[in-house]
Amino acid sequence: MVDRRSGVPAFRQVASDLREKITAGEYAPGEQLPSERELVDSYGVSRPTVREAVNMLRAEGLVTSEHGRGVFVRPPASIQRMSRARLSREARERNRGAFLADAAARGFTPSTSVKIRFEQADQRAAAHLAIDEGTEITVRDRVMRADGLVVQLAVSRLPRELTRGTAIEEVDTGAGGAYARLEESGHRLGSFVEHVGARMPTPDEATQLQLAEGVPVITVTRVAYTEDGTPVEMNDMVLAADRYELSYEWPAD
Amino acid sequence: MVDRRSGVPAFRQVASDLREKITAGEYAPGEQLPSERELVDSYGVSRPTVREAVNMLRAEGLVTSEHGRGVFVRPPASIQRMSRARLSREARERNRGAFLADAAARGFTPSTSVKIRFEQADQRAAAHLAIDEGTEITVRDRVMRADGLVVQLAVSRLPRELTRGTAIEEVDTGAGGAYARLEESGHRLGSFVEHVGARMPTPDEATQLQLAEGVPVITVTRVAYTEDGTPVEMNDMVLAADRYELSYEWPAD
DNA sequence: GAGTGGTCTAGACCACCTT
DNA sequence: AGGTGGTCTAGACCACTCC
Repeated sequence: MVDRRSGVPAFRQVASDLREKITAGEYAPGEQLPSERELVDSYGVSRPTVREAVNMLRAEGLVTSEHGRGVFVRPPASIQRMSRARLSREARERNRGAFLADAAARGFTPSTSVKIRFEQADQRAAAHLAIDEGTEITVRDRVMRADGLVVQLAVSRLPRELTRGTAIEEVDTGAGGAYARLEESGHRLGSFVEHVGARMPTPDEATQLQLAEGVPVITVTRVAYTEDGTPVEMNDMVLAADRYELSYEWPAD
Repeated sequence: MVDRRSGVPAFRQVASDLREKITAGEYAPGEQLPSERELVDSYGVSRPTVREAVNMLRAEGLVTSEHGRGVFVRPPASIQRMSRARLSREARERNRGAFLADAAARGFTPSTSVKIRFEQADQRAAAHLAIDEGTEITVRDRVMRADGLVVQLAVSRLPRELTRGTAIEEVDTGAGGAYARLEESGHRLGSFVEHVGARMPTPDEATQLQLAEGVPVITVTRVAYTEDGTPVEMNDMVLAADRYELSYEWPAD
């Protein structure tokens, strides 16, 4: 029952109460909550009020609702770690690319689909690649799957000048991936920079990544530089935050 | 006006339409949307339906609503970049700690409040610090502000054994921060590892960080190791995802 | 005081899942 | 068939902001 005189909105009281019961383990992961109609009775509020409370918990990522079945406490997803070691030259020598290397190491059946197109660099691409706006660039738009499930979206951009005549403009970039092709054509890589952020997904991303409500995405923009400091590739990645964790390691000095 | 025969729920049609107008710039950042009652008329739906549409956009972080004023397109927040260089030994020599160094470099007036307590290591802390569960640890619970606004929460844990008799058990750890004190007592740091993830904030975090709805938090767990590979500190940080971006750089080999 | 968003009700009907 | 969540209505009153 909610306290009508407290000044706290009824749906917040219901949400808080359910949240406490979930975090206390009273409703265990995977377990079903009482039905909305039952909650209506037990808290003495209308159904829209109960639904607003449940909506809050869904937006927080605490529960998921399944049409015709019920509302369930969301069990924590198993988290994949991605470490920077996946980009070592050594790893490239044995594999097709970073993602396939990663998946193979974990027993997934990986698959990717790639669309290649050519564009003029927009302001952001121009800034990261240190080229003029409007310069022709090669864009590789990839969807990566593990056991059929989409796990990562990635858009890679390179100055067209560097990719002409290489397998980077093909669907299959060959052993070692695009980075190996760049090095073969004389652009030996010197360093990587990754910019990591997070935000809520667009509806489109939510569909593609099959995200539950209340699950943000991690965005990673990686820029690859040659040994002389010239940027040669930028790669925008989008990952489901409930399935990925990124790890970085560096010496203290 | 919504299409009743399309099978697409009315509130989704309204949300999609508004979303398009926002991303197309028809409603510019900071600009006010039509009032809910106006939207009721223009789309021919009831007010709860309009509100559900607006709720969607709010959960996506596209708009904020202000009681008594209106609904506004959320302007992008200015993003602070945090790079791993902030942890260099050289930077420590000139400053009190990583956060103060960061803020000072940017013209903020930084302030922190610290609560120190002693606990027994839980399973997670024990795993990261390579100690037995139940071992006594020192916990430094910090709230960091820039110009009075909370921007970061951080909980640092170290084996008590390493902090006894040092300024790490004081509110003010002194010049160079806790890492400098560790090095002074003979625990020269060898490397750092950061694990980066994202999730929706707890209501508590949302309040403390003054997060708008639809803004996730970035979580960073940093573990500091000595030169012989012994973990000496773990630091759990929580940052507002609309205000921070993390940068990591490493050589190609 | 007029306009705004915030909360809440008491229903109704639909779509989906299970038995 | 019966239970579940999903959608929607037509109101009502409140709290806040601005003029």
